[in-house]
Formats: sequence, C-alpha cells, structure tokens
Amino acid sequence: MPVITLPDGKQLSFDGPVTGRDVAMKIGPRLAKDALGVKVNGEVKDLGAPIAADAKVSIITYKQRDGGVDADGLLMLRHSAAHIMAEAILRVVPGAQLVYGPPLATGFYYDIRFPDSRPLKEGDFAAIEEAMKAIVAEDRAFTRHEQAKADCLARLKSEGNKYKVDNAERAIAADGSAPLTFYATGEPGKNFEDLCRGPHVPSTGRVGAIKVMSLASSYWHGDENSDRLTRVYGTAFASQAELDEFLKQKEEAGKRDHRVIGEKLRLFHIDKDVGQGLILWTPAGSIVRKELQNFIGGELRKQGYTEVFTPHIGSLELYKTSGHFPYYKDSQFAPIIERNALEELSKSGCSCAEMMNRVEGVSARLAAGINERTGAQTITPDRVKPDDQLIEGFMLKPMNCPHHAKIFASSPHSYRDMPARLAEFGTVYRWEQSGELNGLTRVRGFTQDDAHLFCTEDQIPGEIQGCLSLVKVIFATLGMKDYRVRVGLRDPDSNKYTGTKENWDKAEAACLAAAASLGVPFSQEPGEAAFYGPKIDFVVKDVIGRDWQLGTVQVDYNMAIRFDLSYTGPDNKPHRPVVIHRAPFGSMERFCGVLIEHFAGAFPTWLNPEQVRVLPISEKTNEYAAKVEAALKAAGVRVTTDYGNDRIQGKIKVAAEQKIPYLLIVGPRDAESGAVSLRIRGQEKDAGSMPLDAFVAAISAEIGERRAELTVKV
RNA sequence: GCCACUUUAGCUCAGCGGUAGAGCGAUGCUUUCGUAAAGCAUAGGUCCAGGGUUCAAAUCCCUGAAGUGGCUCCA
Repeated sequence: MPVITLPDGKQLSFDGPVTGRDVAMKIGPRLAKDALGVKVNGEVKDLGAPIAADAKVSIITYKQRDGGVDADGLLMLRHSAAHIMAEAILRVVPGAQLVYGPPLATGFYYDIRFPDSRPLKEGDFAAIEEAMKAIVAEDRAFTRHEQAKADCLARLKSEGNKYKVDNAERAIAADGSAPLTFYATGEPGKNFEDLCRGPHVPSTGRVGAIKVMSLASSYWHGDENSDRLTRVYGTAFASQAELDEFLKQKEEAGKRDHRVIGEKLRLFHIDKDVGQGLILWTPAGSIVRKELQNFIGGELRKQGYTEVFTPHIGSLELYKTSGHFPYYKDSQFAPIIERNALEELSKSGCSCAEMMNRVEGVSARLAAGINERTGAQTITPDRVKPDDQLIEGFMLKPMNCPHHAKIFASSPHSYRDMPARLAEFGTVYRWEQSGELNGLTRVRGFTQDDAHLFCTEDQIPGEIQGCLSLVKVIFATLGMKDYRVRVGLRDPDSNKYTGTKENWDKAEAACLAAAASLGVPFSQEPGEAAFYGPKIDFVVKDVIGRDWQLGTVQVDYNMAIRFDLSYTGPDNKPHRPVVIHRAPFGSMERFCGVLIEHFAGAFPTWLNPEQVRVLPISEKTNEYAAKVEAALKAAGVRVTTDYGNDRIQGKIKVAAEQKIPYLLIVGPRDAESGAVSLRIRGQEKDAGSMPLDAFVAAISAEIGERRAELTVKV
C-alpha cells in the first residue's frame, strides 16, 4: 500500500503497486496527458515504471508551471529523439552499428560505426529527417523490457555489434545487480530496439520537432587509438516553434562570433601564406590589445612587479633543464638545429631517427645535476649521451618561465627582497593540432601577459591573493561576470607529481583559501593540477558555448629545483624559492577573442579603436568638422571625420555598423554656436546638442577612468 | 591528426559541363543635404592549388592546402 508524497506535501495512498501514470491520473487527467516521466525519490523514471513502496513523487512535464522548460523532461525527450534518429539512420544505412547516444544540453548525439564503403554524408540528412518525421507521426510507444544478462549478451553477440556488447559488459561491471534493459520504439520484436537504461518519454509522438544538425568523427571510448566512429548530432524540442527559435538564436550567436566581427571591424587577420594559427594584428585590433596591455601594466606597477624582456627562442639545453623538451615535444614546434651540425650529420649519413635521438640526448653533467637536485632519476640513463654526440639547437619558446628563471638566477637574492615579480608580455609558440585551431581562441603563436613570482614558502598565500585580485580588477573593469573558477588539485591516485606531500598540502590549501575569498563559486577538480603544482583557472564560454581558459595562477615547486634557484635566508643559508606562474588574461589573443564576443564588437570607449567620428552635414561644414577633430585629437581622443559626400543618414548608418561609441554631427547650426550634435551608440535617436568643450571634457573623463559604459550626457 | 562540409570580386553569396554574376564596399561624377544608405558611371576575378576526364571544366574525378563543426590534445 504505497503512500505517495507529492512535492506540495500532499499524500496519496494506493491499494497496490502504482505507476507514475496512475499517480498523474489521480491528480488530474490533464496532467496525465502532459506527463513525460516521473521522478521517484529524486530519480527520473519512465512514466510507466512501477512504484512499489512509499516514495516522494513528482510528475515530469515538458513545461514547468512558470512556463519554463523542465530540464529532466527535455533530457528525456532528447534521449528519446536519439533513438528515433538511430532507427531512421539504420533505415537509410542498413549496415551501420549503433554505439552510444546520450542527450546533451543543446540536443543529443549518436556515435555510430558506418561501413567504410558507406560513410554517412550530409546529403543523407534529408532522408533521415523524413524517416524521423514518419516515426514521430506513428506515435509508437517506447516499451521497456528487461532481459537476463546472459540472454542479453548472447543476443547482442548474435547481432554482431561489439560496441553494444561492450556497453552491456560495462553496465554489468558497474552494477551487477541491476537488470539489463532494452527499449523498443513500439512493439518488442517488431519495431526498432536498442539496449538502453532509459528512461524515455511515453511515445515517439511526444517528440514534436527533431533535426539532424551535424556530423563529426569521434573515437570509441574517447581513445584516439581505438575505432573511429561517426558522431551524428541532432536536436529536438516538443514543438517546431521552439526548434525554430533555437535555430534563430544559434544564427544570432553566430553573428557575434569574434571571427565574424573581427572580419567586419578589421580587428585581426589570419593569412595562410603566413601560417595556420598565426595572428596578424591589424591597426584597429592592435589598439584594443595595446589598451589592454597599458591597463594591466598600470595594475602591475601598483603591485610591485618589475618588467623584463626576453627573446622568442632559447637553446635546447635550457628546455632540457626545465623539462619541457622533449617531454612536450608533440606540442612544440620542431627544434631549430644549427646549420653546421645539420651539414655534418648529413655528410655522415645520419638517419633522421638517430638525429632525433641525439637531439633529445642530455649531457652527463646536466643529468647528474638535475637528478641530484630532484632526488630522483628524473633524467634516465638512456637519455644521457657523450658530449661529442649531442646536437646543439634552439627552440621557439613554448613558455616564458625558463628565461625568467635565468633572470632570477643572474643576481643574488636575499629573503629581504623577496618576492621577485618578473613580468613580461611574452610571446610563445605551440604546435597545436591543425583541427584544434580556432580564430583567436586557439592559435600557434600567442602572447601571454605572463609573470613569475619567486617567493618564499610563507609568501605563497599572499602572492596568490595578489594574483587573484588582479584578475578580479580586470574582470570588473570589463564588466565580465560570466566566468567560472576551477581549482586544479592533484589526483590522489597518481604519482606523476613532483614535490613533497607537505608542500602540496600547503599549496592546495592556499589555492582553495584564495579561491574561496573571491566570492564566486568555484569547483575543485582533482587530477587537474599541473605536474609541478596546483592551479586556479578562470574559464569563460564563447558564443557557441565552448569553454576557454583565460587567466591562470599556478604554484610550482619544480622549476626552482631544476634551475637550482636560491635565495639567502635570515640564517645566512641558501633556500629554495617557490615559483608562482600567473597570467590574468591568459593569452592576449584568446582574451581579445572572448572580449570581442563579450561586447559583440561594441567596446567601451577606452578600448574602441575609433572613439569618435565627426560627421559633417555637408561640405559646407567641413572646415568646422576639422576644427572639432583637431580639438579631440589634442585631447588624445581617437577620432576621424567622414568627409564623404553621402547624406547624413548614410554616414550614420556606416558609423553605427562600425560600432563607434560617439558620433558628432556638425552642421551650420553647430558651427555657429561652437557646439556638436551628439549621437550615442546603442541609442536610436539624436541625443541633442552640447558645447564642444563640454564633450571633450566628458569623453576624456570616461576614457581616463576606463568606464565600461558610455557616460557622456548632453 | 581524425570525420563531414566549405573555398567564385575587398566582404556576403548566386551560378553546378558551353567560356564570369548580384548586393554591399572601392573609385569618379552629379547632389550640398540635420540623424540607420540620394542618383549615375567605372574599375575590380589564376572561380584555393596541382593533376586528370572531356571538343569544352568554376562546374565531374583524384591529390594537396586552408577554413568551419565536433573528437582527441592543451606544460
């Protein structure tokens, strides 16, 4: 006799086992009709699932009472849509093997292995969608049935789908007591069936609108050495109107994409003749970047940083010392080998493999030093080569830290002058896979607003706090509120980390305390630490919904040991410093990309490449327009004048599309009174007229204070 | 790197076996204008590159490059 407790506390009792459908029916037939599923003690289930014991139950409908869409209901609907798509795809490509098809926040996908002779192409979408529509129109019930494990495995094996066999085996391994279930889209034995845990909506007709979105390749189990699968993305809603709205929003977001705006506003250029993933900053984009650099430069001076400059390359030996080479060689540009060495190797008939072996070799002296300092066999004997076999060379720098370590080491340090804070807008180069490159957000050459803080153990918490306050100032000034904070901690089960347990505990505690003091939610992610220390990352989403890491603060116990850095303590003995790596923007390229999307190209005045445009009504006021322009230039404002012979409407339209904050319309009336007619970006109407002097003063204040909003008023 | 798609004028795109098109932009002329595009004219192309099929290729086939969406990776 289960007693069902509803969300409002009301209790219903039944004579025997009931289903969600029975509960809904008892509340009201309308609810029973709208119900997609049921939540029993917090667990989402099929509407028809039996409820045997007392439970807290809520009925899942698509629409919530407040008019919003229920997240659980939407996921159920999309999971069901994935089954419908799978059935449709199997009709179009009979030999395909289904692998795994989960719902997502924006839709769903199904990983499928297609026969090599019959890959899925976008040209197949129309046929798939037609088949999906037919399945939805048939309004077949999703029917769950359990099968004994042995029978299930035998059945899947006889179907010859090793992926589903694997799914079943994994499900058994994860929970040996739970039954394996199939869902038939209709009648078992007659209609399409898929091994699936569920839950599903009652019938295919409840999926109102469904669309195949795109194709991608994926790897089985996410392992690039395993089978390559085709991932088919789709999305589904309860109604066509919602699908249309979703597609429209997607299109609108696309217009805010930094690559689109960057092209339109001529902020940057990527040229395949220069190279993939290499950014050319145009004059307009350079202004944005330079203003950001000036801004952070001022903050750094306030925090007692000192600026350094270092070259774009360094010797291979430097990176063998730091450990970057060859450990990370797959994501670095290939080494630059000296010409003499290359010629000699070529003459001696040295093979490429042998050459790489010798390039990666380490001298006995270097190996002994590092092994002694790290107290482990950090450099294994097989990498040690006789000096006369070593090949010298250089690398484009993948990190700035080795150079900065050498600057620190170049002079003696006392505990009295710690910490040393060395800052540099340092450009680094990394060999990103070609498929990963993406506008400004993933590139092969980028400039970090980098700094390394060489500090004592005691100074770590304070220095981390200082770094975070820097990030906070930046985000606040730019009005960026939509970011999340991730604290990367060590994986307790791994031994890949360097440094002692005590130091790690202290550093992790310092990071967590600092993150907590930020006043924004943060996640702790074990296993996400760098091998040399914990870190705090700032992550934002782009218009397409992808995560990008911007600012980062990392504690490093490793570098000072490898470079044998020290300072003299109060005991007059040498001590190891700890290094904090930090880059509040992360990379200037990525940050600017995210910033373009954040502002949709409409930058605050201090950042906008062109701050004011003067628009003479006709040639008759060209002379006055020139005077206005000169007055603004004298005040340091970035201003141009549109002397074209367009009508004023045309000039306004063009300037508005270029997102210029302030337009000054000047005609005979303004010239007479020494005034300007103001038009403010984002406002549909003329803001009125004001004296030129007043405008110059107002905009200068706005720029000087780096205000996020347009504040000039008539 | 993997899979699919894309690549035509500065930009956005049409053309899809018969020899290059539009809109915007640029330039020139007319207009001298008061708040989101006045009119006319002109210039502008190795149709991504290289091979092939064909009487004929921007168009069909092959190879490569770059871009896009995902996968994997990201010190």
